[in-house]
Amino acid sequence: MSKELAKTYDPKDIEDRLYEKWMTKKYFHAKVDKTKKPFTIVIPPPNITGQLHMGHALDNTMQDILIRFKRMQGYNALWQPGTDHASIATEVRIIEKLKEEGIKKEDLGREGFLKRAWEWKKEYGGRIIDQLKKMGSSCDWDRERFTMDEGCNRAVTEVFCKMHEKGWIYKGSRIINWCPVCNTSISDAEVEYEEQAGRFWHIRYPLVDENGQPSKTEFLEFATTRPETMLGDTAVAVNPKDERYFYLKGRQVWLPIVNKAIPVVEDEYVDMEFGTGVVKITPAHDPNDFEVGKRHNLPEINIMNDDATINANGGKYEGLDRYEARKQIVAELEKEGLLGKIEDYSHNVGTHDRCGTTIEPLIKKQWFVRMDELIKPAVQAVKSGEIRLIPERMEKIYYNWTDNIRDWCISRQLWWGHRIPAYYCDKCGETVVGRKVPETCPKCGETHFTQDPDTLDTWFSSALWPFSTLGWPDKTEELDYFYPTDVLVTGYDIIFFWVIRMIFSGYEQMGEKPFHTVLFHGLVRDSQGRKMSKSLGNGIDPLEIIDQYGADALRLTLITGNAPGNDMRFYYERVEASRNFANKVWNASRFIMMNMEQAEQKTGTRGWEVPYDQIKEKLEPADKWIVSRLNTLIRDVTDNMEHFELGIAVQKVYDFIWDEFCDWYIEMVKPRLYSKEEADETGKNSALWTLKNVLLEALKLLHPYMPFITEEIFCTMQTQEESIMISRWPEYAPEKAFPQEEAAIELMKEAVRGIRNVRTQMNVAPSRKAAVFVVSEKEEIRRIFTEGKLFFASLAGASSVTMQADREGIAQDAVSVVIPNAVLYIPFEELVDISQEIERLEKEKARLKGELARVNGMLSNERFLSKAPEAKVQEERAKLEKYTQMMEQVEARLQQMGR
RNA sequence: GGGAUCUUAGCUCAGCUGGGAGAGCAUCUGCCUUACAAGCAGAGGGUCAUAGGUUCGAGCCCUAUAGGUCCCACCA
Repeated sequence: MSKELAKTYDPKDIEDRLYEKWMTKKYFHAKVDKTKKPFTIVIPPPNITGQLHMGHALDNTMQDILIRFKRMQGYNALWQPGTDHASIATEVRIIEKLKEEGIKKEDLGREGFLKRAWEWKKEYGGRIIDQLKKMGSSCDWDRERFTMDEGCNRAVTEVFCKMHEKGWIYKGSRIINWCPVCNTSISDAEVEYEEQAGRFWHIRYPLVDENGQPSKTEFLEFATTRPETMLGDTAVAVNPKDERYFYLKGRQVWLPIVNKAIPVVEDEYVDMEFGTGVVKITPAHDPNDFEVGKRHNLPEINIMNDDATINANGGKYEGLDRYEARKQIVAELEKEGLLGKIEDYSHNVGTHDRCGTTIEPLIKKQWFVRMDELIKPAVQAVKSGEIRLIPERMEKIYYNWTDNIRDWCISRQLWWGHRIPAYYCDKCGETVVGRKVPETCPKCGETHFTQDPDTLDTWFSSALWPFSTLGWPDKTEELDYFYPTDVLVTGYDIIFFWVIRMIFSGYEQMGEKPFHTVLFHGLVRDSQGRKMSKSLGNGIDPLEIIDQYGADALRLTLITGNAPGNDMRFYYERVEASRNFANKVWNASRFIMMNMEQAEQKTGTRGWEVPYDQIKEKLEPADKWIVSRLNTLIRDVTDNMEHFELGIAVQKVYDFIWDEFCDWYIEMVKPRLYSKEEADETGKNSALWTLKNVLLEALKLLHPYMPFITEEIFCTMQTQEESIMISRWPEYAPEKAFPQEEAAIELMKEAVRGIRNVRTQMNVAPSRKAAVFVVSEKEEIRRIFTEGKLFFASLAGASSVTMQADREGIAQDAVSVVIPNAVLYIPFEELVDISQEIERLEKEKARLKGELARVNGMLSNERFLSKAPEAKVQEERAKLEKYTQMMEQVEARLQQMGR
């Protein structure tokens, strides 16, 4: 490692090298160690089809920050990584690829297809992992898992069998959401409703007359958005309270095209206010109609094939696509004179969240998980606070789902995934669910079975992730030690898919919560606030950003200026600002190291390399000030991080390093470092000690956010410790608090700012130095300025600094700056515009008057004095004193100038 | 229809349990001051959406209104 640091920070030089080092040293690896407290995060497993996007980048940055923070705090920190097989997403991708080769998945057969899928996994499954490493993620890669590895498979089978034995998993014929393109059932959570422009067709069914024939005169009109489903109508319904239709009681209507009579039923479900108050009932193709059908024992006639073409029940329309059938049926109805008006109608249509295809509700035999009992502990956990959601408002979204939960359809007509452990007797068809292929049929003794062809919803295995990755169903020591995990970090968009399911699975299988805190983040949007998407082409590739600005800059950008759970916009300007900060840190470090080197060359020793208690007495007020400020920072930042306020925490570190450390402290110390006098050795050493140690401590606070640059500097600047990532997190130390020095330096900063301000206003060239007189009756104030004279002169552009008790001997037209308990005078040689000076002081007077009015207002308010906390009252009293004193000084000065 | 959330400087957003309005970028002025021009010093800019209320005190709490975003449900 070279001591010579480049003038600008180049992340490319160091990131890969450091990551390599961390891996080699096994810093990420967490072993079971009962002497240490564990801190565990399981990664939301990225899809094996995935490419790192900004969402991953944000999610993993947050996790890495927490893990690195806790690791430094001395916890045994485990970040459990892995990937998800992502059943449907992956299968779709593979089918697409096969299509390019002109192959259909059926051509390959199940075995052949799965072979391809595993090849795919091998090829692409590692890509996302490499990309996560680029981010600096400190996952325990030795423990990497996959939702379809041997252990996870066993966990899935075990859970399925256990819950089946309990009666909580069942196979049933129910109306489900069917995707005709993906050719599979999907769960309610996977349906996305989309507002679509459609039509509202008014249709008339003839009533059936006393001869059982369609009436020529009596009709019943209703409207529908899906006319083709009439082929499967088994009733029409009216509201039992609807007086208009009392006469229909017991009658039938004639279903055209199909040509048969169907009953009129009465059901509360029908809204009298809407349309004509008549609804056609198609139990096999609409969830609500399905319920109505069940209540009235209506037949369910399925009119559709799995690819959404009309089946044999559709008579002459058999084989037509649903939309083509719609067109022709409407035409036929019109010909028959049964079609009324057609309205434009905008309504919500259920689509498949993966492919956008309009969902077709169908009755199918599928596997379901009964939710009523399972969900109870999951609700209770959040209600009782055993699991905390951050931000809190996510709880409402959570309850909204749990309160309206329906059974979970878990079977998918896909090949890539966990095959359902249900076996059907080849002879009698008996269903046997078990961990292995059954040997004999319990019913008929047959020995040949066929396994259910379906696979499980991909979320079934992810629901088990917090414990399956730790070895469950085996009783491993990892499981015993690391479970329950601590924090889950994820986007609010998968609360229903994943978070809730992990929670109820944890309680059901482990008897305990999977984690105590869920930290949500929002979406990363583009600079115009749009969702980043492939179709819009507005996605920003995190890897490109890393390449251009470095991983640290990307991480800092993603974590700042954003509250938990809120969406954020991504701007290049913001990454630049982060990169600039990295550069700032880099250069400050470079400055310190250069000075250490020079000092060592000159004296042949490193006099600043001593423990705190040996240098404490020699520290100057400025040193104590920054040490004290750092001490406060440590307390605040730690506190913010404990409360998951990651953005606020790093903002404070940023401000400290840039404003206080670089812009003030380093500048204060320069005169001491540049001093040629041999006698100033002590001052130099205390400065170097402070520079080095304050920086190193600040770097530690920064490390979780910007791991690479902090490690590089840390290792270059000192040799006692081999890595910042395993160094101790700083702690607040009472012996490093210096309230008096803090106050003194703050006063001097105020003086410096005042002088700079005046100089700018008067257009004094920065190169031009001027004498400064500090006039204060208070000995204490004069002492402060005397002690800080060297740096004060430098910062205020003073050629000399003179302290005195009164303004004896100071030119009448000297420019003045009023600070608490002191007035600074700068006599310029040329004539000063006295009216301008008076104007400036009048302005200051007006400001002080305002402040005094406010403070006096508060302090003369009886109710404020009696009700406000004592500390607040004291604070205001102190302000009153300060402003009164300053006011006196301003007025005195004005008087001197003849006002 | 139910709910959540937002409305703060020209732009994007912070503002933690109520106690004198902040940051980054942009703008203006002056500086190549031997760590950094990806920088330094200074400046301008906000009736914190509107109207009420609670409080000694409201950007923050309550109510209503307007506009935006999102989630859930879904009347065929």
